[in-house]
Amino acid sequence: MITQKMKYALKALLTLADEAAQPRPEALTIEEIARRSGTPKRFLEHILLEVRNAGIIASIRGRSGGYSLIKRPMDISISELLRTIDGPIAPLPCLSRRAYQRCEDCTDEATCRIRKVFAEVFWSYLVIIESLTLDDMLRSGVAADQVLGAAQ
Amino acid sequence: MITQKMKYALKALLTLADEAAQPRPEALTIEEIARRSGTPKRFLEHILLEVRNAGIIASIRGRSGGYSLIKRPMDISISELLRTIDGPIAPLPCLSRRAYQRCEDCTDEATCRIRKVFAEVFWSYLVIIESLTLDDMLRSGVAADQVLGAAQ
DNA sequence: GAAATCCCGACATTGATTCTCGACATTCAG
DNA sequence: CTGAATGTCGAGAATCAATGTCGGGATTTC
Repeated sequence: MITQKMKYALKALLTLADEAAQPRPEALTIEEIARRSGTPKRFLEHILLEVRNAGIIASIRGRSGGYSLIKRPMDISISELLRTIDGPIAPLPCLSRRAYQRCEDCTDEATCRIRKVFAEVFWSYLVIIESLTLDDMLRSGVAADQVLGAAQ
Repeated sequence: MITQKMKYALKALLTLADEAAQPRPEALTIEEIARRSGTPKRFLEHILLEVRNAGIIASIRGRSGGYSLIKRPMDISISELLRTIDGPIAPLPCLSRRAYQRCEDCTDEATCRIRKVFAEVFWSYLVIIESLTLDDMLRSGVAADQVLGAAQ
């Protein structure tokens, strides 16, 4: 299961991407993003901070500040966001490339049958999810004029 | 990440399957399974209970009791075990077929862009993991006489 | 200078994970 | 029949992760 935090991050990014697609896009305040995406404002602060540190959005401080995308949706990777918000994707710590950790009780990775079988599943899964971008989410929605009031 | 509990369950099943492959297989006590698989004994009790309730192993009570497989390894599904031990596999509650739950904040599932994109990933992932059985794990190990002391 | 905004660490609450423990039920050897 | 060896099972302890809230500081603009 992905966490609530990840859902909020995605909703916030969708909100920012929708705004960026407008004729006259503006930076959105946390207040506004929280309202449009249905996210608790004070929680959203922390989430947007992480997303910003990941280089996906930029923030402007001070009066008339706000947030805006600094990457094209097609360059925003869902799997990278997952790693940023929820941590490693791998089913076992010993299968993560960026957050590798030896399993404490493992005597020999090379012959571990659990590792071997999950490795195969994981590689196949990675291929699928690593190809996904925010743009795929934007395109997967119906056109705005067909939504007729749905929030997402 | 799969839980430690799931790893213990897999190790226990591998232990039982290895035993079942012997010329004169016997039911193994918790004590023995815990020793061979490196699992805390009192924790293993609860795990084996769940695995038994899932119909994968049988227990014999009383003196000279123990546990043994009651399915062929090729009929023991890894994904079913995952559901039994760790709960739903789906990335969102609204995508789980056996443990479906509506997302609290969702106004319309049909147009939810988060749901839609994760649904595609999930279906592909399911196809892979649902085909896996305990037998795949047994076969993925090197032959016993090549292991030379490795526990897994 | 005041107001609006983002920044950030501290902490509260709840639930999941990972066990341990004690007591009971069942079986079998003698 | 008794006792020892086993599985059964609910209660709960210890730790950690998830999901927020809060207070106050830093920055910018009017």
